[in-house]
Amino acid sequence: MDNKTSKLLDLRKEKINELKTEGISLYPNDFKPDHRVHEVKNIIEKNADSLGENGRKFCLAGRMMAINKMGKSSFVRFQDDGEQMQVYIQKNKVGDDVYALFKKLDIGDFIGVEGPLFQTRTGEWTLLAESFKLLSKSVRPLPEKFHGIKDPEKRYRRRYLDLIMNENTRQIFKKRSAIVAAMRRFFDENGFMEVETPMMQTLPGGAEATPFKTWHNALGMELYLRIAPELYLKRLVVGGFEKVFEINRNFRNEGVSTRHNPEFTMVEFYQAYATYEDLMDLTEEMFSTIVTQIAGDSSVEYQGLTIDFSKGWKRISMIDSLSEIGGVDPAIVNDTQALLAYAEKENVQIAKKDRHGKVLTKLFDAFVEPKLIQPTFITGYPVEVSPLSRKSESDSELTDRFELFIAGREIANGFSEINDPEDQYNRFAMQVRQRDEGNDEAHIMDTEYVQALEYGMPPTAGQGIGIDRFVMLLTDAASIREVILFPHMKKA
RNA sequence: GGGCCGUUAACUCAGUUGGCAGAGUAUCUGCCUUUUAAGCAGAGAGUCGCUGGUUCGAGCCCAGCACGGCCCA
Repeated sequence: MDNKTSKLLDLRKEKINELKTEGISLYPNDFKPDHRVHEVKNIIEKNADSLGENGRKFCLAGRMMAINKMGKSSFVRFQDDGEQMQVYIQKNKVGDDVYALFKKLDIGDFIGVEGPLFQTRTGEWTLLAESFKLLSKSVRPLPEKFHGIKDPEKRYRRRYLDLIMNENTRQIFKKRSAIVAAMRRFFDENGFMEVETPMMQTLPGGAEATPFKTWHNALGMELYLRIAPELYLKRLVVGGFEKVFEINRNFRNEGVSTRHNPEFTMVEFYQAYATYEDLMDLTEEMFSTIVTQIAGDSSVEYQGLTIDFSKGWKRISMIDSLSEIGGVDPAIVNDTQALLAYAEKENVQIAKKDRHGKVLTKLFDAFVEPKLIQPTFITGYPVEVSPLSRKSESDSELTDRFELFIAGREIANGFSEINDPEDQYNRFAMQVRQRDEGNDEAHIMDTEYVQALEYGMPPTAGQGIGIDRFVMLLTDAASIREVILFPHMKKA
């Protein structure tokens, strides 16, 4: 459909050929605007005295978004960096030839104009064109000006049209950029160093997920797109970089949904001599700082919920949350058989091989997670679902780990790291057994990583935060696709 | 993987009981020198997602497929 020749396209191509025949340059590159539209608007707001038909002149450029032709004069609304402004073109001002050229142009074309500003009858500040130039010709017609482009499929596949037509889309991605910048600033101010670790790994580790496979021709070997940077970042801590962070893509070979894109952005960070409790404090500080910078307030509206990011978030253990929030009888949370019976009664799918900790986790996912609207740290994750987390001193079945939940979804995961190489080896071995039992997402044995730990890693805590989900919260986006410029789509 | 919904002009959308394919915007022609989704007069514009089937006749009914959206797993 996109490539079939429509009548509209044919007409445009005819007009383009006419312009070419007349010797008009369709794609010149010699025009330098001296202001952007938003700068002109600032001047209008602060310094309107200097403006007027005999006042300051401006040289501006942009894409024509609407044209009102009125015989010998015309109004053109053009757009530059998302800001719109109007220009008035009069035949007797720009000359017959230029006006004739203008009449052949289309909505969507880029133009350059120069002249003073004046106010129309309704008071709108408008540039009065003394010169007018085509800067770049569009061949395809833009979507209609009033309704814009709405079809989500078209918006994602041709995001550029979405960005041209929908100011809200522009704002989401400007905000995303500001959020990531604020996060970098926060880490920088707190003494963290940004690093980059391999996206292609020989062993995909650091998370429980199915990887994408790829192949290196020259080396003749399989590689995996990383599911997490974790094991490399901790090697850096072994190497003496004691506060590191990485903001980059992870790839997980799983379903696509409003909350999952196969490639997504995470920040992971590690701090030597810190515990998971220190990281909870740091996370509260970071989120409340960023949210205040971005939203101008410590709370935001998300899908009809008011989420308050100011510090002092609830911290509760998974076991306590099951009874206190999930409504599970506290008498049965330590009794695997009773939990299994409860799960069956409540239609929670439990696999035969699942042990106590896994059962707890599944019940938590079903009954507690959806209720965690305000930022909440859940602590005390079972050892068997936490192959990289340090065992708790008080209970060897639990780990010094937390997950952060906001608006009923997981946003972050952090823990005190295992730095005992023997413990880490045994945990990997436990994962390998799970894998043998059919859990394809269980962690694989990584002896090179264990070797790194054998050289000694300081006591360390680390954390990962899903950037896309965090951005969703701050942009009130219902789907992860609204915050990823080019979300994954099937081949059209 | 399952359920529901959608796919018609460049865009946004109508399309009745199965009976000639529609509107607004955009486009084209003419008029118009302060418009504001400008206005007036006229015109052109379609592989109704794809493939089959039912029928005298299918955008509409049936089956399969593709892509997308929402929900569930």
